[in-house]
Amino acid sequence: MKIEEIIKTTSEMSLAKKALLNVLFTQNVVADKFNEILKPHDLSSEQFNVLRILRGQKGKPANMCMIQERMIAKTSNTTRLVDKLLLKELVTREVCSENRRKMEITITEKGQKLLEVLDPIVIEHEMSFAKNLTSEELEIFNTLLEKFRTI
Amino acid sequence: MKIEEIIKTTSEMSLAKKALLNVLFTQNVVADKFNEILKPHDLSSEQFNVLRILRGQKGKPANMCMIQERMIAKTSNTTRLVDKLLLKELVTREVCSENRRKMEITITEKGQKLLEVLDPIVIEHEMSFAKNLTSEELEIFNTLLEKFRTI
DNA sequence: TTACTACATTTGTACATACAAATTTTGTAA
DNA sequence: TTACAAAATTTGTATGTACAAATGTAGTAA
Repeated sequence: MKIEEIIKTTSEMSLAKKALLNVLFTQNVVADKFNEILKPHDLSSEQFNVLRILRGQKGKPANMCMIQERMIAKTSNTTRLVDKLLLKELVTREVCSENRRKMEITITEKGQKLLEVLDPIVIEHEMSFAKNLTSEELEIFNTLLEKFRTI
Repeated sequence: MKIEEIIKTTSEMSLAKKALLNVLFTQNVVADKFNEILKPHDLSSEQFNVLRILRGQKGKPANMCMIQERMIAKTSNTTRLVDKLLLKELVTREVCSENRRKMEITITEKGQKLLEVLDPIVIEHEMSFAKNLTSEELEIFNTLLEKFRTI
């Protein structure tokens, strides 16, 4: 469905405006579907994101700065995100012994297990969108998205 | 900056995963910049969106259903959004005389004036992203975004 | 040591979002 | 007319987000 139909506009839009709206709307579709997938597992997408960052540490603990830096939405509140994960026992939090300002966050066995369950579901989610494009188109798509956001 | 650098991953990602992350991240950049633009005018992007929908009605009032339907993020709470606009006297709200379940929302003169101030700023915002792409690339970009989100 | 600055994180507060339940009004079938 | 289901919107509640201010820690210069 074209973006013009979606927002039910009557007037003609510039290519620039269409592109911008298309980016916003497409992200919305993707994010909505992802939240739907995570919902039965009682996880928000940002919580999932943090868990995956922690797994990427391969055993090494991460501190709050590091987590914040690697998140897609940089502005969300990492403390309260980690609080929620702690409540579900998906991560541990300890004061760093070398620098007591820092916190050491580690994914637990339970967190690892949850990610393992989600792995195939996430791949399926990724594929469900990518399958509409050929590899060549995906390459172009990635390049264009990168160009578009670079100011 | 490539998406791999942004999320600082070590492992190789599929094209599908890259595309999905690129969409999320690009939207984030666009939305952040837009919020920045609107902030001095004390308007959230969804509030702006509603105002623009109302202007598109060209005098005819819109009801809540209609507004909800045309918003990018379908799930936000239209009642409370309109409440905020009412407080700022950018819209009016009246019970529809023909169907008293419905509300008639109209943009005020003040709301129109605000949009007129924002119009050139919004166009500049759109252009600041689109200028990195040629018209041909923008056409392709729009097509690929549309294909990508269609499940 | 004391004072000062920077760093890392947390907390407060206002606002936004998600979603279910409640409210009010309308149309319609018995 | 009464009862009932559907439609349109609002409200309640939990959670998430934005951002400034506060807290606690470290390093350093006088």
